[in-house]
Amino acid sequence: MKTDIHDNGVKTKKSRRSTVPVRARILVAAGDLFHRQGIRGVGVEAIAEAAQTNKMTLYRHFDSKDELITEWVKGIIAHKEEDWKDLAEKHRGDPEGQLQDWSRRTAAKLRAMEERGSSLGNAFAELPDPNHPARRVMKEHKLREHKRVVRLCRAAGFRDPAFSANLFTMMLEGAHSCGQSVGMKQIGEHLVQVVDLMVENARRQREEAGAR
Amino acid sequence: MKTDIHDNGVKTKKSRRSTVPVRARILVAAGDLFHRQGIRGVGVEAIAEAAQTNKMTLYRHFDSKDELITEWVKGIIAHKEEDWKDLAEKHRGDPEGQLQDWSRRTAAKLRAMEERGSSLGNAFAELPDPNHPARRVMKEHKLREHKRVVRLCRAAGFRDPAFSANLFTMMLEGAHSCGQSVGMKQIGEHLVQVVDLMVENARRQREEAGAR
DNA sequence: CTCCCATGTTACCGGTCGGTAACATTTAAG
DNA sequence: CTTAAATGTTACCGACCGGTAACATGGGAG
Repeated sequence: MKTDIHDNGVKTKKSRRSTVPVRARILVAAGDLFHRQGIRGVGVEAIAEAAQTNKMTLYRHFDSKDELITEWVKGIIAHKEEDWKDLAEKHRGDPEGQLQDWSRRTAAKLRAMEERGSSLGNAFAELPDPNHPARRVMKEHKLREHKRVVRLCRAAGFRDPAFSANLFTMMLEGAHSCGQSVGMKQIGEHLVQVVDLMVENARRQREEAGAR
Repeated sequence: MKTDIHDNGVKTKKSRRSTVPVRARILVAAGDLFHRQGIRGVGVEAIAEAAQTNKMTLYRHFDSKDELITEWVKGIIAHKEEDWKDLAEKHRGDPEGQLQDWSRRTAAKLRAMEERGSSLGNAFAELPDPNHPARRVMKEHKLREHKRVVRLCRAAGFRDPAFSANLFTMMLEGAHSCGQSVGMKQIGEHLVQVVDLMVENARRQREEAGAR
């Protein structure tokens, strides 16, 4: 249960019109619109309105639209990395379980997500400039995440951790992409199946090697 | 050898400034800019300049920017589906070979593509409107392509064609996505490895079933 | 109550974008 | 050469966008 939004400023901060502070409202409104209409497809005014405020207030909290984008991206990333930590605590010392559970959580999200793919994936497409701060942050996160997966695959005793990790990451990324383009149901289920297969395979190989 | 561009109008058509007709020049210029800077990130004027012409001429060949986008997308799709046909002819009656060769061709393209993912994938992210003609065309194509893969998997005698096809498509899609986000080398190679593994696995199962 | 500070309001700016009108220029065909 | 069609040139339009200035409002803390 993560309630990092409300009561962040203990009680000295803003709480005028809504119970949730402006900055947070702007971020969720922006996120919603960015995700549904695309980053470049939504203007700051529309974001302010959706957040039940106005452009001026928005610009008092964010220097520019680019910074707003970046902060939004950072929020998503922070949330995801927190999920990874929760996962690590829940399945402490069980890398296979972590990989499997992550695939299941992803499948659950996929089921809820219609037509539009991953926010980060779309953001990559919409921010081609390699120097855009949001893109840098996203790239760093993707690298960290992939390293984490490699580590998990190694800890799980996979024969070729780099290969398995690439497969894992490729499938996760591909599942989101397919959700938007091909629009397949069952993706989530099949994703889970594959990861389970990978784990079973590794386990069987380990047992055979142990029995030999 | 596909030379559907030059000499299209036999000789009655345009060949004023360049040997390649204007419309085609506009399409390749647009494609290049769309791919590198994003569809929404490039204006029609820039496209016209890159095509060594001007905005007016562009609008004499395309009713709107949206139509230009759609025609560009159609071109990519036509090219891809032609590739599939070539593949089918080259490996007639050999569905496994088709799947494997396609993964190898994809790997080759991935090696050349840096930072920026698949044009169609990015277009999906940049055109969220489900009624946009380009998006409709893309979606139809993706569905056709996936059906084709299902057919190939069935013909290859895979135990669960729907599952294998989803896996195949997911990996292809994911490979492009990863190329942009994680930026992994080896993706192509690992993609090829997985597909080869799938084929080998199916073959072994078939032999075991035959020997039983 | 009073003062302060975050927010709301309005109007505005420069720039860019998609798209068009009107006219000049080139080019190939007859 | 004449002519007609395709292309080039310039200027322009309205709409929107990101961003800012100036001022009004309102509520909470002392």
